[in-house]
This record gives sequence, structure tokens and C-alpha cells, in this order.
Amino acid sequence: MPNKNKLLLVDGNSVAFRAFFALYQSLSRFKNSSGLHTNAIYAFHNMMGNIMDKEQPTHVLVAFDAGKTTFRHETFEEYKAGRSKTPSEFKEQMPYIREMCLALGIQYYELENYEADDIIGTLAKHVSKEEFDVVVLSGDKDLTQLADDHIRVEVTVKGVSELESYTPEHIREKYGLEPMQIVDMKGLAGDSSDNLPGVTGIGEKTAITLLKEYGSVEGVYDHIDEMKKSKRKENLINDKENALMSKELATINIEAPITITVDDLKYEGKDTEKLVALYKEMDFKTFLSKLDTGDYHDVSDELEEIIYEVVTEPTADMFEPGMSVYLEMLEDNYHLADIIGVTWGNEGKRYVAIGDEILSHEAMITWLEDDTLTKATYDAKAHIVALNRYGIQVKGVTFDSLLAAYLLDTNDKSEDLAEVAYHYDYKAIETDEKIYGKGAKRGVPEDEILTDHLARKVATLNYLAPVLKAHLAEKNQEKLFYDMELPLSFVLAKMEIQGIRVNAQTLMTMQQEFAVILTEIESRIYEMAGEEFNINSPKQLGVILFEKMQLPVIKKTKTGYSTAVDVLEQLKDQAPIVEEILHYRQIAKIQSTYVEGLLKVINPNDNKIHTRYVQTLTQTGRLSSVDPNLQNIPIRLEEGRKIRQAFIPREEGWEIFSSDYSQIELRVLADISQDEHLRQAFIEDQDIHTSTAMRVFDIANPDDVDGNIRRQAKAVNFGVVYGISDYGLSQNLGITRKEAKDFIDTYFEKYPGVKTYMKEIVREAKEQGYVETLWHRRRYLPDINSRNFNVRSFAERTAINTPIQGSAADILKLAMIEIDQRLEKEQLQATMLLQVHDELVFEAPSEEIPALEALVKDVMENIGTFSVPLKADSSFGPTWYEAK
DNA sequence: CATCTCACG
DNA sequence: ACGTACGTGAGATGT
Repeated sequence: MPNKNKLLLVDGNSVAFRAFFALYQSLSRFKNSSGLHTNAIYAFHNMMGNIMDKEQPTHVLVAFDAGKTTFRHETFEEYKAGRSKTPSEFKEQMPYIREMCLALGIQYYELENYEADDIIGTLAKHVSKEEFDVVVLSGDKDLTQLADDHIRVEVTVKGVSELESYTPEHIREKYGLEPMQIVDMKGLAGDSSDNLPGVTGIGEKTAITLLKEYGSVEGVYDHIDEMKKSKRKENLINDKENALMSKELATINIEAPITITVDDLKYEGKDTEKLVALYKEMDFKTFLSKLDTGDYHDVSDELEEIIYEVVTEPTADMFEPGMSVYLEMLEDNYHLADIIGVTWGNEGKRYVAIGDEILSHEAMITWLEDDTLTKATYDAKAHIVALNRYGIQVKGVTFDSLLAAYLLDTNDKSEDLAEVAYHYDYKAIETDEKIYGKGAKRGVPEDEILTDHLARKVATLNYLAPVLKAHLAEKNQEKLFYDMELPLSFVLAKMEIQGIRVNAQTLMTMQQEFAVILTEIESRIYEMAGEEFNINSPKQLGVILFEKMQLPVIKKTKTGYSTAVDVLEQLKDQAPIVEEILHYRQIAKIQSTYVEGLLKVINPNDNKIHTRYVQTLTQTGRLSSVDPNLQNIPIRLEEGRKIRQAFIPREEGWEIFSSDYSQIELRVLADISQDEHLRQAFIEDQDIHTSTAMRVFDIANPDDVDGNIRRQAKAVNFGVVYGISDYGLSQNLGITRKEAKDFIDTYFEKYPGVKTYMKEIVREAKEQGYVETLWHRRRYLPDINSRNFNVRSFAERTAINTPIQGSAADILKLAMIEIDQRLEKEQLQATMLLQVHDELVFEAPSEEIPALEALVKDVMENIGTFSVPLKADSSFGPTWYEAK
């Protein structure tokens, strides 16, 4: 039927509750000027916006629960008892959520003695199927029982945007039940959130099995005599009353005496006037600006005027020690981005220059290059690299707010200055997105807007520096900042500027060879498949393998069949095409990501690749490398490893030299756990995986540790570092969970110090809400006390892994700083080029190699003081391929 | 712009 | 019973 109507019914209470917890983390940040919490209002607004956009309903209603008691309480006094008290921060927002509905042009309704579910059920089941499709939005699954051919139930999964669609098919697939049977399942299994008792000892799984056989709760009892004598049968008989009552309570009443009809619910658009008023009351500035009513400027104008001077001819008196300085670039690749403005100043004076012309003035250059004229920045590394293009060597940076903010809270990783400032209660600046726009619209605004924004940036930096310094001191992170991250950023800047030379010819030759191979494999695959298709498309490949060729489905993804390596590995023996696909994938990856990807980013001026290290991203303190990523160049498989042949020294007669830490993470673990056996193994310089194998598998002679046993021990060692779980280990080793669990138990028995460490660090995380590395790098773990098993478990593994991975990262960072100093002091030409987590790559004249080798080894092995030795191995050769 | 897959430590 | 190994970045596909 053309133009069929669509009715959207929202379970207001449960969606609001979900909204509240979706932004629970940000509770303290969402407060309006009168102190009202607004996180649930904000998230509710977004959820409604999302579903309205997606569904485009013609009719909408939000239903709310009316009061504390309903007809269900007459049946069962304890209904919904035992729920933890609704937080007051949530309760205070409910009236505004109702108001928000009206402002959005959406009716809301509640009915004495009934729940929102009943209102929704009644409307959904009574509208004409010919005229209406119905979509129900809820925060819990109770409503899924309503699903039928015309009613789809959307349940919020997590966050504000993700939904799970419950159609009758989906319910059949997920539970093997019809929607109607959901209430039978609750009857048998109960529901702890509503305090429905169900039958003792029966959970969801058992309930489903029973229902598949008997159809309903009543069906189960009709056939109860046929069941074998068992504890379960006994429980069923004893709890019959409970089962029937639970089912009754879980059943939505579709005959609620509602006084509205669907005709009252027609959606006629937002009430802009009400919305503006409400947004203002809630301090929702971004929503206001999006409304585009002209009202936004009222808010914007609330920013106090900022005083600054626009400079074209800088003079020496404009520069003083202790000023902040900021260069504006609109693209993130600062190796190439245009500088569209420069600003500097202190509390008293602020200066702004448009464009980059100012950078050719002597007074400016002298100031930037003067070590004694200290300055504070926001992303010093970007500034140093960008200014290097102008021949300016920036010196005297003594503080950086971006780095400091990252150390203070790695979760808060916005790069936008306004957002960071907001976090520290500074509001006199707009976000870059607001000023410059985003996507295709991004661009340089008119002069006055630009200079105003830049002046605000320098003002913000002046505000932030003392605030952040105080926080660093409070968290005992001053050394981490001043002796590690800040000096490291200068070293990284040098490495990025230096770049690494790449032989494009080598890559182009490979490109030709791989192209031929790919065509060959392709045609073989098409022949075996009996048709041509896009091998790169998991979707199309899935159809060929699992539908056309009928191979067994081993794993599914959210959207279809999984065709990942571990799945294909298992199918290899069943069809020859699988091996070809694996080969194709391997070569295609090398070709597109590495051969073609790297060719695209070679700078034609110097034949080098200049990556950028992101110093303020990872949760553990590692670096990341982008544009391109030089930390994931292939090595494990020979075909890919050849890519490294293209990485060469910048001069004839030079070598690529590489040095990496041996087992740095396990050594760190040995040190922080103080496990005597693990420590001893390193002190005696044993092969650690062999040593683990001997202890765990009780083998006396190292010669008796064969390859397979060592491989298993290695996996266990990895598991330990990652926060081991039996399932993870079983997956990795292809063994059963029981076997994996036995390995782990034995490991903990043989390495009791490690076990104690894990228990202690998790306990500490639960108590403090964060964990730390040896250098006080901090990671907050907001989920560590979550009631959700999965979420909590993840946080626990993170608590175990982060101090290990993070301390190892700290160690290499310190080594880099010292190596940089030593290379300078000893006046070597050798240059540090790359960092790959536990490896450093250099280039050096052949004759310097022995000196470099000694220097690097000395620094790497003697950084810090540990109860186990650190060990670094090195090698060198004409390309990176040989240097390993 | 999200999803899947796969490269590295 | 729960459904997972820790940390990253990038290319190709398809909505």
C-alpha cells in the first residue's frame, strides 16, 4: 500500500533510564547553570533524534509509567521489589524529559495503574494492520513479545545509537522461540529485574529447551507426568504457582483502558520555540546552533569580548618569556598543512597574525629559536615539524597542554582545545568544528572570526597551563611529563622530520610481480567457484562458500558469515578454493596496503616517508604511527617481509641498524610481580618460553621441550600478559577450554608471584578506579566495578595488562631520549628513524656501526633499575629487511 | 561512515 | 550463564 502510515511507540521510562546510564560517565560534566544534571535529557534527545531520522514515522507516542503501583501489584506485592533505588540525579531529569518530548512535537501519555508497556501493547495491537506499520523503541526486552508481521521492536544495545531489531524472525533465530513464547520463558526462568520468581533452578537456556518441546508454561504442566523423575521435575511441580504468576505478570496487557487514539498521535514537526527555550535552559549549545534559528548568536555573544592585537610587523618587545604560542593548521598532517594563522601572548598581551607571512620576520624567528625565552604550546611536536619547513628551529618549549591533558586522563582524548578547556571548566572558546566547519564545508573563515578564535586559543592556553601543572603535581606525574613525554616529543619531531628513505623502484617491481600473481589466483578462484565475483567482498565470498558450495558455517558476524582466516583455515581441507582465497587475501593485502599504500606517501622531494607519531592516543602509553603507519610493516610471512627491502639508508655506504628489547613485557612482569621463578629465569638468561614449558609441563631437561610444547608455553606467556582467560587461550591454541584452564591453573601454581600480582592489581583498580605504570602513567578503568560480567571482565584484564604494556612503553621512551642525547654528545652521524614498540631503527655510516651498537645496547639495557636484567639484541644491513 | 579483515608489537 | 585474549592503523566494500 502506498504511503502506509508508521507508528512509533517509545517506552519512555526505560529509554530514559538507558540514556542516563549511557552518559553516566559524563554525569558530572552534564550540568546546566542551575545545577540540574542533564546527561539523560541530552542522551534521550539524541536517541529520539536518531530513531525519528531512521524511521521517519507519521505518528509518534512516548508512553511513561504512571506511578509506583499498578494492577500487577495486586497480583504480586513484591513486583519490581528489590530494585536498587533510582538515583536522584536521574529522577530530577524526568520532568524535563517529558517536556523535551513536547518540544520535539511528540505526545506523551501515562495511565494510572498501568505501565508504559501496556499502553504500547494496547496501541500496537489495536491499530489497523492495513494502515500502520508499528515500531516500538525500548530499553529492555520485555516488549519483544509484541513482535509480529507489522510490529518491530527496537531495543537499545549500548550507547545512544546502537539498536537491536526484534522481528519474529530475529526472535526465532536468537531464542528458537515465537514472540508469544517470550512470556512463557519469563514464566519459567523468572526475571530478576522485575523480581519475577519463575521456577527454581531454571534459567533462560533450560526454559528455551522446555518450551521447544512443550510450547508454553501450560504445555509443560500438561505433560509434567511424562517427565522422568528429577530435581528439575520436582522444582517445576513445587513452583507451579510461581511459574503461572510470573507468566501472567510478564504478559503485556493489550486491553488497557487508554483514552487516546492513534489519530491523536500524528507527528507534525518540532515546536521550535519550545525547543529553543528548553535548549537554553539546559545549556545545550550545540543543539541550539544546529537549530539555526538565529538564536545561537545570543549564546555566542555571551562569550566576553577578547582583547588582542593583529600583527603584521612584529617587534622584539612583543615577545616575552613564558608566553603561549599556537599555530593554526586545518589539516592534521602537519608535514604538509598550510599555516593559516599564528598567535602568541600572555595574560597581559595577546597577538594574532593571519597566514604564515609573520614567520619570515626576524623578531618572530629569534624568539622562537631562543632557548631562554620559554614558551608553552598545544602539540609542540606539530609546531616543531611545521616550523622546520620554514627553516625555524623551535627551542625553549617548557610546557605543552595537549601532552599534559593526555597524561592526566587518557580517556579524554579530544584533540580539540575547546573541549579540553571545557573539561577544566574554561568556557570562553568555541570548538574548531564550530569555527571552521567540517567535511566539505571546512575552510578558513573571515579574518575577524579567525583572529578572535586564535586570540581565544592563546588565552585558553594561558589559563590551562597552571591548572594542568597543578593536576600533574597532584597525581605525581611531573617526572613523567617533564622528564619523559615532553623531551620525547622533541625526539619524535626530529625522527618525523628526518623520515626514512624508501626505494620506490623496489616497490614498483613488486607491484608488477604481485599483479601477475593476483590475476592468476583470481582466475583459478573464478573457475573453482564457477562464476566471477569480488573476492575482496566478505559478503559475496560468503555467498559463494556457504551457500553455493555449502561449506559448513563456523562463525557468523553481525551482518553475515565470517570469512576470517581462522575460519578459512578450518575449511581448507574441504575445498581447494579456500587455500587459494587465503593466498589471494595475503597477496592482496600486501599489494594494496603496503606496496601501493607506501608508494602513495613517498615524498618526491626527498624520496622519504615521513610518518607522524601520535603521542596522545593510546590508553597504555604506547605511541601510534599514522600516515602511514610504519609500526605494522610485514615481517611474519616472507612474502610480506620483502616490503622491508624497500626501506634503505639515506646515503650510499650507510646501513640500517635495528635494536629490539628481548621479552620486555615479561621482564617487566617479572619485576613488578617479583615472582621469584620468573625473575630467576631472566637472571639466568634462559629462553623464557622453554623455561615456562619446563615448569608448567614438569619437564626436567630443556632438550625435552619440543617445538609444540614451547609454542603452547609461549601462548600461555602471552596470555599472562594480556590478562589470561581460559577461553582466549583455548582459541589461540585450538584446545578445549578445560585444557586451557588446566594450563592456567598449573601456571599460577608454578608462578605464585604472578598470581598474586594479578589479584592485587585488580583489587587496587577496584579500589582506586585506576592503575599506574612504573612511571605513574595512569589509566582510569570506569568499568572495573560494572555489574555486567563482560564489561567488568574486560576492565579486569585491562588492569592486568596496562601496567605491563605501559611500563614497557615507558622504558623504551626513556631509552629514546637518552640515545638521542648520547648520539649528539658523541657527535655520531647515526640517526634514529623509527620506533616500533620494542624496537628502534637507525641509519648510520658503516664505520659508525660498532660505536652505535655499543651505545644503543648500553642505553637500552641500563635504563632504570630493575630486579631483572633488560636485554637488547641488534642487527644491521643494507635494508630494513636484513636488519632483523 | 560502519563493518570486516588483516598487518604489527 | 555470561562470551573474551592486550594495544594499534588502514584498505575495501557497501549502506
